[in-house]
Amino acid sequence: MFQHIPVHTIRPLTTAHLAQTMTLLSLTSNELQEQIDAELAQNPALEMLDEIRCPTCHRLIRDGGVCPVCSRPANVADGEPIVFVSTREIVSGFGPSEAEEDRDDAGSALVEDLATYVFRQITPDIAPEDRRIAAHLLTHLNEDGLLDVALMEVAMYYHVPVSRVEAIQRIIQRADPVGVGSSTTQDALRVQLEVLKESGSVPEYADQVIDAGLDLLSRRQYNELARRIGITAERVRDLAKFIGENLNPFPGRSFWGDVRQPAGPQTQVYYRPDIIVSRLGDHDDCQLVIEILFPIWGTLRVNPLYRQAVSEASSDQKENMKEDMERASLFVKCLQQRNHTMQRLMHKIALAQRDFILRGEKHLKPITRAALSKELGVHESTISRAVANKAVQLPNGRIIPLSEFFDRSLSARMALKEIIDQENHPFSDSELVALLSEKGYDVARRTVAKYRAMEGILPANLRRPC
DNA sequence: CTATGGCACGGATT
DNA sequence: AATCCGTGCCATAG
Repeated sequence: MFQHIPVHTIRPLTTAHLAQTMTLLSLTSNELQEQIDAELAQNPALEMLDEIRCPTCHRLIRDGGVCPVCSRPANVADGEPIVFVSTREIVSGFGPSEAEEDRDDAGSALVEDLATYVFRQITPDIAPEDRRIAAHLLTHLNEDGLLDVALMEVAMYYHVPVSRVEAIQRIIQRADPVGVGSSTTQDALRVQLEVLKESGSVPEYADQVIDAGLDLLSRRQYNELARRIGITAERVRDLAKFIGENLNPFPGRSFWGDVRQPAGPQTQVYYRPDIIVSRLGDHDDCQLVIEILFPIWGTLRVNPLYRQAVSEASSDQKENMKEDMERASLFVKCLQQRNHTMQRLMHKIALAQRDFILRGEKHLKPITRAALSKELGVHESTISRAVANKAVQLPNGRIIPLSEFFDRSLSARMALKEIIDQENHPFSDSELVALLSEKGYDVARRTVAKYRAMEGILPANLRRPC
């Protein structure tokens, strides 16, 4: 029932404490920021100091960002990763007010989540009173970059005519990943086509192909498609190639120009990372540095003035104020607890998946959350919550979901990909089974088919003759 | 007849 | 308790 928690971090071990730590643990840094803002707004006992202290060692940090001590500790054994909580902000919030450009000091690409990225582009084109609606739409993008709510619903929510929401959607759709915020993949493609038309020529009938049936297109039933539109199958084949090369049904995924239609899950670039992994030095045996991003610029604490005020307050007010103080200090402790757990978790992950982090997907070791929870002495659900919905930035700049560290089949899939990339003659699925088992991966024929689908690799008969 | 994709079941994982 | 994943069986396309 109760979980094992290191004693030094917390003293009063209440169920409220546990519950809140759990919730905080499952939040991404984005959400955490909101949560903290909300708590600050409603609890007068909580205050935020401008000075920044390292959340790990409590030393003062001069110009913000990374703690010089924790990020470069003197005596860490070789191979041990350095894990610490960082307060450096990656992206400023979502407000219509600012348009500031942060350059990352390391010079690596600025990363922000898709919604923010788009919002920044469209702000000038949208009337201030409509920005709320735009922001609302953008927060309901799914991971493919498509809209998850019905326009009608949004219109009703803000008491505005649907046409106005539609107009906003049109502006969003034309922003950088062209087609974002479309309601369907078909819509997304249509918009992309329109935009292409403005800057160059597109083949005739392309719109018809999209209108007539995407499902036919993705199943490659060109003959049927040709019959419906009334052109030759040959034309359809050309059009399909054009569409595959120039359009992207999932604007949120950044793999442009890849012919394979069902894009693999590996490339979602527009994510704001919750954790950043980098390497210290270039040697093979260099240390890994892991920053757990903490979205607060400042130090959170219980306001000492408030504490003093409590003792001087009249007895009927005292009750409420005391409660506020309890809440505030609980909140701070829970945040510490959360960060502490994240640190321990990332430490273990970094140890186990070092090869994966440095050398790529082939070296992912199949570890389970259950095993890790045992090692850390916490409940399985704790790990699950901590891992869910979080993104990690790897030393090579790629951003992946934290759950990818627990992907059981990734290395097998990479092996499969490798075989197929090097093949001279298309292997059938059953042949692939044999080849994979030589490499130590024992999977069923049916499973190979599934892996292929996941990676967006076509079946053998359609592979080579392209 | 062979190769593949769909559906559904069972066991593992969360 | 809910979900995910590998797998077997069967229908279908070539």
